Amino acid sequence: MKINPADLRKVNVFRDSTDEDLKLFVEKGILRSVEEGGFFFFQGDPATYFYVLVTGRAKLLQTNPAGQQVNLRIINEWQMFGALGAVRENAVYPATAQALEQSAALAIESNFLKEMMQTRPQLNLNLMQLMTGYIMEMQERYRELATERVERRIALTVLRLAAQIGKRISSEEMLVELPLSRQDMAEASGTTIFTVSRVLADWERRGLVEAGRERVVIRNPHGLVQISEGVDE
Amino acid sequence: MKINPADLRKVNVFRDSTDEDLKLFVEKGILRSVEEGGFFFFQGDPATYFYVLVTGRAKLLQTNPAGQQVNLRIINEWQMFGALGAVRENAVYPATAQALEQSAALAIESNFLKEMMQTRPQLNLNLMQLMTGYIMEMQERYRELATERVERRIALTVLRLAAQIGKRISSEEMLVELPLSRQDMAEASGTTIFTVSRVLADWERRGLVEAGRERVVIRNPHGLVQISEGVDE
DNA sequence: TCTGTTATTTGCGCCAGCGCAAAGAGGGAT
DNA sequence: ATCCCTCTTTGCGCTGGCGCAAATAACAGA
Repeated sequence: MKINPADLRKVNVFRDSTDEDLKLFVEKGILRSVEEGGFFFFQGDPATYFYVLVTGRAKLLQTNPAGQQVNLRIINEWQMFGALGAVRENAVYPATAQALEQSAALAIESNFLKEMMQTRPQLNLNLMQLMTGYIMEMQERYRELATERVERRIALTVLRLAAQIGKRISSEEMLVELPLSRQDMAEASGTTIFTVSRVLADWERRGLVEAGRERVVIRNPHGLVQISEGVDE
Repeated sequence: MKINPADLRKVNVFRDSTDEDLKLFVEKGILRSVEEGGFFFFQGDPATYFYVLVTGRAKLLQTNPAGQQVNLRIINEWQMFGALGAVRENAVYPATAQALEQSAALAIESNFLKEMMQTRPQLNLNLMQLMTGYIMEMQERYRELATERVERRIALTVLRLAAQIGKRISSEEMLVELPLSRQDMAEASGTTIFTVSRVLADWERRGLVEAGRERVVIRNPHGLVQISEGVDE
């Protein structure tokens, strides 16, 4: 498979890059294919490469000493991940990147990005915007986890995921599909698979969502927003 | 009060700046004094200025719609805070900055930093290192909150705070003092003041800490590390 | 030294959410 | 069609930690 340099411009960080620069990135890169469940890198590995997901979907997760997982982020096509190594010396990945489905990503040496940034302020700024976005999201999620009850947290998580990776099915209606297992959602909202299952079952009874195997369809986004804001108490 | 430009070099982001640049930052800045409990800025305010804490201590906190707070970070002297506005257009502060004691901070226009960064790659890199540090810390704390039980979380929080703001008392011994209230610690570890109080009382009985009013002295850091790693179960 | 204020402790009851276990359901492969 | 595997659901019991309330302690100011 060949990557068209112009496609790289879909990557937010590269949105202002010249065609020549994009070409350089593609030439420097190695395309890595990973089957469903496979890994791009593990938490603790030296962060020598950063990645751009070309096809498929992946997740960034962290594991605690006891082996429990939390999902930090879902990665979509043309999103950059594992870029910390371009900023810090001798960095290791702080999280593991696992493919949710058959995926391919362009792996580029972190040092190359670092060099490019030396002379391209806009590239710098774009990467920083990406990072500040992560900081704000993580702060928000941290606050939610610390202060909100599960149902509301799950609602917030589902809405956030819908915005990030939801696929709009049926062009007229507001149906958004999330191709995630209960397990994934539990790990993303800081609860257990059982609780997610119970909450979704309840929402389904109330007509807010359609819950299927490794899949949730949001029928009534506004209702979820209300739950997430605690309207009903 | 006058700020010596060379002092600004204690700010990590400015560690490689020239004397001339530091002078510019000081000249552009306005010194703001805030009494204990006062605010430098509020969550939601336009992020027009970034700050460098010159004296005192402050905390960054977020409030949820119901008014519950979480502490995101404690700010020490010569630390930068509120710098998101230098990166994003029309940014608002994602958190509130409140003085923990009588404090003073240099306020500098975000746009000025942004301009400076255009032509100073090293400044860029330093700011990015700061940001990646926050990302990693928040991811870690998020994971802890999602997967660890309270006692361990409190231990992790106390150890983290000790590393960030602890004052070493008595040069020979390993005593570290944390000038924080139970409330502050509860908000930093995602629990309640009651639970923090009970856990500290228990630790005190076991000789690990000395718990005083708005103050904790760590007598046995290694013991806390053991608790944080779950050795005793 | 006394008084008011604020921080902390502790007893007590309660319940949200965890987690096991077992049953059920969906999908893919043959 | 059938089997198998994995994901999901649901009943059930339990408990960690919350949160009120009241007592106590520490400090600040007069």
